[in-house]
Amino acid sequence: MGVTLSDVALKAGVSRAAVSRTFTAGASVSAKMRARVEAAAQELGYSPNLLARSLTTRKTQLVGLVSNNFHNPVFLQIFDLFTKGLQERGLRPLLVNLSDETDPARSVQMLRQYSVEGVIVATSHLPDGFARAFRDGGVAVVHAFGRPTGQTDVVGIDNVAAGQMAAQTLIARGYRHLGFMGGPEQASTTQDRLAGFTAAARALGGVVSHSFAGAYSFEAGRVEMTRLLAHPRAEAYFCADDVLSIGALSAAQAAGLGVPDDLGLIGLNDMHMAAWANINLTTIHQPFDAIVSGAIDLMQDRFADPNRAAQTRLFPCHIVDRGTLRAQS
Amino acid sequence: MGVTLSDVALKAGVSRAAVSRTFTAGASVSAKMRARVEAAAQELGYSPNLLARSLTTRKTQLVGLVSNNFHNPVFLQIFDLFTKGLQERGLRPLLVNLSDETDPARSVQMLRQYSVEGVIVATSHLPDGFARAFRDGGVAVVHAFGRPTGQTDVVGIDNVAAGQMAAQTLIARGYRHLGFMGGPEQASTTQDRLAGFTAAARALGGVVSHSFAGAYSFEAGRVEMTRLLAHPRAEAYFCADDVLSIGALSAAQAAGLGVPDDLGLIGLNDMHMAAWANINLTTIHQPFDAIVSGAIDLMQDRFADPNRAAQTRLFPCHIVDRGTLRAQS
DNA sequence: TATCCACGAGAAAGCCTTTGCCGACCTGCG
DNA sequence: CGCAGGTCGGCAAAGGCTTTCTCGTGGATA
Repeated sequence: MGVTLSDVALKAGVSRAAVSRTFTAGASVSAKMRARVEAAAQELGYSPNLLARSLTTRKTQLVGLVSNNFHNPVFLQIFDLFTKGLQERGLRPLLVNLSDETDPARSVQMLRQYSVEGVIVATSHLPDGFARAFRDGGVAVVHAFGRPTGQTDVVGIDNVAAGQMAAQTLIARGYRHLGFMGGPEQASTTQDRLAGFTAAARALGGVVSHSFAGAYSFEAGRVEMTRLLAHPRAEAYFCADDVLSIGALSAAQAAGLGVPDDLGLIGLNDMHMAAWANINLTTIHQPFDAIVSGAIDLMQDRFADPNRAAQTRLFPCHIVDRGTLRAQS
Repeated sequence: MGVTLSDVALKAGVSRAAVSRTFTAGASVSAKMRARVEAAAQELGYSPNLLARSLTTRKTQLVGLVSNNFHNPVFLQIFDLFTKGLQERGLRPLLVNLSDETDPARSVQMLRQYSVEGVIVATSHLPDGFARAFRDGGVAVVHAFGRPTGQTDVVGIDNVAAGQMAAQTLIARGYRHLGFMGGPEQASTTQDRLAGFTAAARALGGVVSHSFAGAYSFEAGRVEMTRLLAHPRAEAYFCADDVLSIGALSAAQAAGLGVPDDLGLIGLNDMHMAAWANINLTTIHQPFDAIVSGAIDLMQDRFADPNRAAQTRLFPCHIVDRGTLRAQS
């Protein structure tokens, strides 16, 4: 802090332009000059001010990473992947927690004030007008884990297909009475997974019921499953999220039910925790690394061509067989 | 993007200074002028460029949030608290994932290039020279969850005391043969908790053994406890972290041991998950909200007075009694 | 009505960097 | 030895904003 380009120029006895050029990749500087400047810079402990640089280059390398899922452990994995992926490409994530924000427009405003080049929204639900506000501001937005709209770049999975996959799996394992436990009813992920699940189950001769937990959380899953168990229940449930499944699993165990013998459970995500020995959840794997790097790719594509049409990139899921569903019959 | 102060000034037919003043809190502008400028700004969709502003004000409101704990679920809680706390105070976190970074000096360099005003390091282990590099650059550094050194602002708990508390609790519950399961041996948290635990246990007539898991993770805890159970074992273990405890718990269950009857377990952190019904871990509560807001406070204090002496702020912990320790005897 | 004061507006310099343009120097060749 | 061509460094402007200084205006007071 404090040591500027001019200081280095002065010390090295050269012009400011010369110093600038030695610090910009691909500029033409003689080896002698470069050595001289670098020596001076070294001695002074200089490093260029990226914020000032951005003024003329119009490149900040800043990216907004926006989410409101700070309670579902899977998002720690997701943040890990995003931060690593962005760092590898020289981008810097400005983390925005939307949880308590009543007015998302304020976050949009703030991100624009910091001249972010792109924004990655990692939520199933994107607040209205969010994407448009950024597009109008010339900021690349990618919606990770969202529902395709054709208006915005979206990267994720086909949630309808995932629901179908769950239903097919349950039927194939010999379950007939199937239940779907969603997260919040408004969440597009819940809606789409339910739609796919119900359609496929019916098509295969299954009987389907469904209900919703209040949140994508352990407690919501536990409470909802406890409620369900008080009534005539399904033979197997598809919970729309792993953490929900773990709550449901806990409720089943508390009720003295054997899983998978008395009750089958299948989740979705395949978060690390699903593999924990005391959980051992059969679940649908969502390819997080592909989604994350796909999202970053799409964002960078848009840096290159701000006017290209919106793209949707969906990756295939697969079943990870563990201990909460009985074996193929 | 693209609409600048000058554009607004032109549109409103006033000087650029007038526009600037309208957007600077506490500047003197007549009501009439303000209205006129705001109308023009509104119409053009102008909002000030904070990066350009920072050039003259030397205030970026940018803060580095640095961590390498993207695998312990408790850190999602911590990130949640930090992002909210920073946002509330108008600060913006630049998230840095140190996990894969071979050379932390690069991160220091990068954060300085972005002119962050402060850095919060949320790790038990702060890479050498990290703090000094920032201090030399005039950047406020606070080490959250660290070990007090007197050189750097540190906020956290007294890990030695926490170890003592664990020992006292186990002895009070009638356990005599005690075990300590740490995380990585080099981690200061592990070292301090072990020291306090061992000293207090011996002082109270307990017999203590200890070992270390390779990481603060479920799997490391499970593996280590599995290993321990193959030998004559202690009656109760203090695991230096909740996620480690959960791994240990899983190993105990897998071995057919009843907890807390055959084996007592106490963790540390009191992360949300510890309260999950199927885990129900007795643990030492670490007051995260106090620590997080204390860290931000300390950082802001240092903004105000860069030369004040380093402070250490430690918060008290308490036991949260759940199901993995037998009741007071 | 004249004087003074305070407040607000404008002009210009400054923050740190990049970049287009031009001129100087050097190299190599005829 | 002279010239053409190329390389490289310096100058100055630009980029978006703030801030100080100065000056003018309006209102209040005597």
